[in-house]
Amino acid sequence: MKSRDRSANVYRKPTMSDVARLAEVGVMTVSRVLNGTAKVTDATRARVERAIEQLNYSPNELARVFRGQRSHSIGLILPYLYDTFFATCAHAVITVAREHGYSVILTTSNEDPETEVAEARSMLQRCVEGVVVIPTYARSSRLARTSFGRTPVVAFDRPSSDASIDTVLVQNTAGARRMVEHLIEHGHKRIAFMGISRSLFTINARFLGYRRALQDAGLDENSFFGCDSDTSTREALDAMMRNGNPPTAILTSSTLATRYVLGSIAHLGLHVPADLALAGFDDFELAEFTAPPLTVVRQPVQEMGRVATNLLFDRIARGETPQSGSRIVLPVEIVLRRSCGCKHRTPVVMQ
Amino acid sequence: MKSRDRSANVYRKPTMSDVARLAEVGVMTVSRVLNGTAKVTDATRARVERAIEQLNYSPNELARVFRGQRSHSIGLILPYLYDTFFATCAHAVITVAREHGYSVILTTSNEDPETEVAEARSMLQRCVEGVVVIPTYARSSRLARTSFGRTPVVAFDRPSSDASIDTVLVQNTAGARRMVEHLIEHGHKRIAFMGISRSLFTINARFLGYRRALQDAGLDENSFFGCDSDTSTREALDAMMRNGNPPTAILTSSTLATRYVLGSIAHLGLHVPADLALAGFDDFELAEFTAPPLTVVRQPVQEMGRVATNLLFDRIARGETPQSGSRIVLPVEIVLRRSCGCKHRTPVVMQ
DNA sequence: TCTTCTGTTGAAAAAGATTTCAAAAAAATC
DNA sequence: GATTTTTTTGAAATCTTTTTCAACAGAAGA
Repeated sequence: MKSRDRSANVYRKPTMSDVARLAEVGVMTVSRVLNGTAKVTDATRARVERAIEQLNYSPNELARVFRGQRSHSIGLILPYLYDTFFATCAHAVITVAREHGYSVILTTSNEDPETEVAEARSMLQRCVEGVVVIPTYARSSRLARTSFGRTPVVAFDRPSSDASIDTVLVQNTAGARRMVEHLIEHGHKRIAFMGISRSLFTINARFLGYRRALQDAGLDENSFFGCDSDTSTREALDAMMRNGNPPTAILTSSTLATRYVLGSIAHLGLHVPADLALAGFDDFELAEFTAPPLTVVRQPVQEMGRVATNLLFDRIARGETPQSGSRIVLPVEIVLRRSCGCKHRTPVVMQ
Repeated sequence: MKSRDRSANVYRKPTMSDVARLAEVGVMTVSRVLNGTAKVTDATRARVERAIEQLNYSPNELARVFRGQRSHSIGLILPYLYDTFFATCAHAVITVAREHGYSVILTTSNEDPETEVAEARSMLQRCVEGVVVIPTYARSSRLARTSFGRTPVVAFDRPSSDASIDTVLVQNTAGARRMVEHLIEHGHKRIAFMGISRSLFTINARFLGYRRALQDAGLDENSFFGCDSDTSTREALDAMMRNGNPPTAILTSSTLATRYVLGSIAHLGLHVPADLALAGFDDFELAEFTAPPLTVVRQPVQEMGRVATNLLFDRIARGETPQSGSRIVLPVEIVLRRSCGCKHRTPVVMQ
């Protein structure tokens, strides 16, 4: 019998019917008091509220959602979290979600397409109402609009391989191009590009902007220098500088590459910008305090997360899943400090 | 009628009974095929699997959990996420959770005790099996063991005001003390401490260590200098240095304080360590590339997150909620670079 | 052939909330 | 006071899955 099980000595969270029994009303009345969906006499309401208080009852959200309500949760899939860039994205997403009264289930794909798909699947099974995702390297990501059924998905920072997914990006190519043009204005003719790997969408896009700027200026087209660790960076830079015709400036592809290059430059004892000018893609808090302060292309990181999440909530609210994904591209800024050769005492922001 | 509703033109995720109907078996058989809980004939299994395939069915995890299974999810509450420290913690928690096959629901408290309690409540309503939390400033946090019922909770980085909650911390006081002792060994007699706010547990603990070291050395006891913004830091530092007897070294309380102080030092045109030696609490990736490289107390950030999460899973597995919380304190390291006056070319790690 | 046994299968109940619909109570009308 | 109308309340069905238990079929043994 129900009542027998209930009286057993195992701890069990109080349910709505426990409240109803104590308040000597039907469960429906309790539900009404909780949700305010219909009129309840003040006397009855008071009894119910007292019972809720007494039992320290709180509704089981799972049951509620399960009954067909909205789950008020969205999923967020990022490659990693220890990277400031991704963490800032996550912060933006969580903040917007909270503004809408939503929780966020957050997981990392570790850049593994298998994990990414598995996590997406797991989220759908948990009835998230939408998913925001930074896809793994675009080429390998297997996320497809179709596998999400009616659940909206928004990709950002990198596009998904499935073009029908809504996407929010920044001007990677244009930003890199603009930065290289600035280096050229400083008189540099041999400019190198150092990046983690061209297989990353953003890095490849920046590389293309870099190459475009060189071509437009009629300069030697340089190629991509990989730097995916302290060691490999040091070796690459060393080889580069021992070359008969070494570069006089470097554009790094991302914060991580910048860090590797800064380390290698310190190790080789080079002076910036006298020996080698430097510009990075992606600003970071301490860029002002490196030696010398670093010139960078600044991405609107928070903005990108916010825009992507708002787009998701827009889709959720409208309940529509458009046939072709929209693509939003956000502008970037150039922050001129001193590593490029500028003499500014304080940073100058362009555009 | 059921079947009428089902055939309506509204999209609905396929359910187990849809599969059962298509495969012409009972729902129970479908369940058995999915979970492998009992023998099913090869022929039947094949039919069911084909139906699952055809409908692209995947089980509703919520219903499953709701039926009384474990939710395989834990909650994580952090003050913020855009801080590298917290992001790294989150990464560690998510990684350990995944190792256990668990999802993480992540929210931020924004250092607001109200939000913290609300988010914790929301997580419990979503049936998380445990919660890992970095409480808001210990004094204001209203998290109590009792409000979690049987659900295990582990606090880390800062203790909860409720001592019965399991807690994982680092040696804040001992680390700061050790660092100040090192500065004293360099011959400094007037050492200042700059921090965001003493109301933060960690910062206060570090301040106490700092004070203790000064007392032990029989030096003037200095007091706390607040620096909670670029402006206030600049003013505080300016006043400090104009004083007749300015400090010759500063210990900063955290990465954020370090950043403010670095900015102010640059602004005032001071030379480190000649004019002013510097040491920080909490290491960060670019500490090696500031001018000069920064000496810091390094906390085992990932380790702390891992230990806390493992402790949580331990509690979950044992199903016990001990009367008194255990307290684990992890050791810190001193990383000597050059801002303290050391001449090392490469960092030296102590302890 | 009839019983017994094993191995598969399905029907019904359960989990905790909400929705629908009808009943009961109260208020309003004549 | 009887009837209608409105307000307040509760019982039963429902959401999707798993658990329990019973039924059924086929095989083995008598």
